[in-house]
Formats: sequence, structure tokens, C-alpha cells
Amino acid sequence: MEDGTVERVRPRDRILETARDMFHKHGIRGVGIDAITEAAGTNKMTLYRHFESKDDLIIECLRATACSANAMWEKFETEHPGDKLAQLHAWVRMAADCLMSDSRGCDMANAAIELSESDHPARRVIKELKQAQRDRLVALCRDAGVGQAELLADTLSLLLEGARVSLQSVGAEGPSAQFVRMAEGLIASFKAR
Amino acid sequence: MEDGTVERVRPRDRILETARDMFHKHGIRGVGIDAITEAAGTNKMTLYRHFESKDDLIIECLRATACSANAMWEKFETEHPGDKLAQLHAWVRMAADCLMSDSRGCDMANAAIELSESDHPARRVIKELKQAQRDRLVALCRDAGVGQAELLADTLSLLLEGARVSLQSVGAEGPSAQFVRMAEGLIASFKAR
DNA sequence: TCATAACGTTACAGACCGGTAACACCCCAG
DNA sequence: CTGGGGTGTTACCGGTCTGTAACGTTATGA
Repeated sequence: MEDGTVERVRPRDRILETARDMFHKHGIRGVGIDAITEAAGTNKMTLYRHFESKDDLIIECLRATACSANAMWEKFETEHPGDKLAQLHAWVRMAADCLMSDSRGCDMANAAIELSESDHPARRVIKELKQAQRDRLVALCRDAGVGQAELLADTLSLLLEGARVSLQSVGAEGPSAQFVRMAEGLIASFKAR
Repeated sequence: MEDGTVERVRPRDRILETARDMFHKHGIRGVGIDAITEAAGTNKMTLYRHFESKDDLIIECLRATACSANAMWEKFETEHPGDKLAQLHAWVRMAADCLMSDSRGCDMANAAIELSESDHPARRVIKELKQAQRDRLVALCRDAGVGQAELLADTLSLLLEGARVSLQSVGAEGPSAQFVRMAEGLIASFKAR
């Protein structure tokens, strides 16, 4: 038996997962180290033995988020092997689900907004990871046989980013409610050219 | 003569303008009352005589921002009286200029992200003001003779919102660089239907 | 069994935060 | 001249923040 209690996970992983959840819900500046360690069922010293600083923890959380996102991309491939157009539609569906089930937006974008200092170490990481996401979407559009793949990918990116933000400022009844319609319309329109 | 020194403005207005600028640049949670009052050339007591709390100051700043935005809309009307389509193109140009000259995005959206507490008093105000902006854009699209005016307006809204946040996370070379092309393409496409 | 590394506990440092109290000042209206 | 409202100054409160020190406890694995 792997221990009766729920906790057979290493403190480091518990901290990382808890921090990710709390940063997402309350914002980076809105949650302190003490709150994280307490929620993770550990203490401050243990956290600082695994992470150099709060900034370091933030960066590791963002990397973990990017890792989850990569898992999504792999799921698209396994669920629609070789069918890039179906994968693109799956991307739209995934984005819509994300909008419906979670009203706190994209961790990377939120972090970029919250960490206003232009030389914050997390900024470099955010830019890298966001760029990687963009590249994947561009490749997907291209492989799906779309002319002007970059333009379509960038448009879809902005739409999703905007929908996530709009969801937080205007609410669910706002412009973000039409995301799927917009995205599907765009894909059809680009395919037709 | 209206006084030799630069400061013939009331402390309240100086505080409001300074706070607006600093909130915009460093984020709401990233700037304290002391920093604002010092930059405004006054002191904490004077601030608290004019504003109930920091939250109150935040709300007043957002209202001031909305007021500036309304001035923009009036400028569109005076510069292109009656020509709603020209005003719509002017909106796109204004948005693009905003993207080029300022990389810190929309104060309301940023505030909505930073103030993660769902019952924060500013949230109501943000929603109201954003809704008003949306209504104006929908009306403009409709009066410009576009079918599906709501859909176009919402799409343009999301594109701009997304471009503003993408500018902060991916940078100026990212998807936001194509904003004008996307927006103009959309308008043309909606007009053609 | 026993050394060693990981983990937990308590206490603390130093800084910053929002907000208030008490009091001195200055300038303009009456 | 006078009084009062708007303003500036200083000091302070209680709280929270990141990060560290010192020491005790537990688990692991050779």
C-alpha cells in the first residue's frame, strides 16, 4: 500500500503544485510564501531549500504550466494522428473549454502584467515559452494547409489572449462568449483563400 | 499670469494624475501610497483627505481613464463628422498607435487581472466601463453599415485586448505586430457580406 | 545499526504596507 | 484683523512581506 494518507508526494512537488494553483487564483503578488507553505502542508524553510527565492519559484511554476500545455499538444496528435486540421479544431475546442471552466486567464500573461518590472527574471522565461506556443500554432496552421499560416495563427492567438482577459474584465457575457464562432469563422475564411 | 511655478494645480488633481501614471507603469499592487504622494509633491494626509482609501483612489483613476477614452470617441466624431466608417478606421489607427507607443496595456484589464479578489469594489466599475466601451464600438460598427455589427465589434475588441497583453508577454515582434492587418481585413470582410 | 540527508519548528530580522493622530502653517474670505 | 479650511510635517500603529538562523526530528539507505 502506498501509505494511507493522501500525501506520499515529495514536499517540493507539493509546493510547486500548490504555488501554481494559488498564483493562478490569487495572482503572484497576491499570495505570500507563508500562505503557500501552509497550504502545501509544509514550512518556509523547506521551500527555501528547494527554491532560491520567490522569483525562482514563480519561474518554476511557469515552466510547469508550459509543460502542461505541451501535454495538450501531444494529446491533439494522439487523438487526431496526422490530421492537422482536426487538431486545429481541437485547439479551438480546448481553448473554449478553458474559457468556460476557468475565469482567471493565462498564467503567463497574468504574470507578465503583474511583474511590471521590465528586467524581472520571469519575463525572459515568459517570452520564451509564449514564443514556443506561437511557433507550434503557426506550424499547426501551416500543416493544416492554410495559406498565410502565420497570420491565422497570430490572429487566433490574439483572440484567445483577448478572450481570457475580457473574461476577467467584462465577464462571461462579454465578447469572449463569441470566441468559438470567431475562431471557426476565421479558420474557414483562411482555408477558402 | 497664472503663477510662475508649474504647480498651480490642486493637490487632488496632481495625486490623481500621478497615481494614474504610476499605476499604469508599475501596476496597482506595485506602487504604494507613499510613492504616489511623494511623486505628486504632497503627502499622505492630503491624499487621505481627498480619497477614502487606496481602493477609492484606484476607482477614481479608472474613471479618469474612461473619461480620457470618451474624449477619444468625441475626437473621432469631430474629425470625421457623420462618416462612421472613417471613424471605425480611426479607431483602428488609434488602437495601433496605442500599441506602438505604450507597452503596458489597458489599465482596466490590468486592474482586473491584478485585483484578483472577486468582490473587489473596482471590479464593478471595470465591468461597467468596459461594457460602455463595447456598446460604443458596437454602435459604431452598426452605423458604419456592417452586418453582424456585434460580432465584428466583439472580434475587434478581443483582438485589441489580446494585442495589448501579447505585447507584454511575447513582445513587440509577436502577434500584436499584425494587429492593423487583422483589423482592417476583418472590417473589409464584414463589409463585403 | 548508524551516518546522513531531508524535513519541521520557532524565532527573528528588516523592510514595506495602508491608514491615523496631533499639531503647525498659510492663505484667502469675511 | 481674524478665523477657518486646505495643506504640510512628524510620528506612529498593526500588519504583512521575503528571507535567514539555529536547532530538533524523522526517514532513508548502505
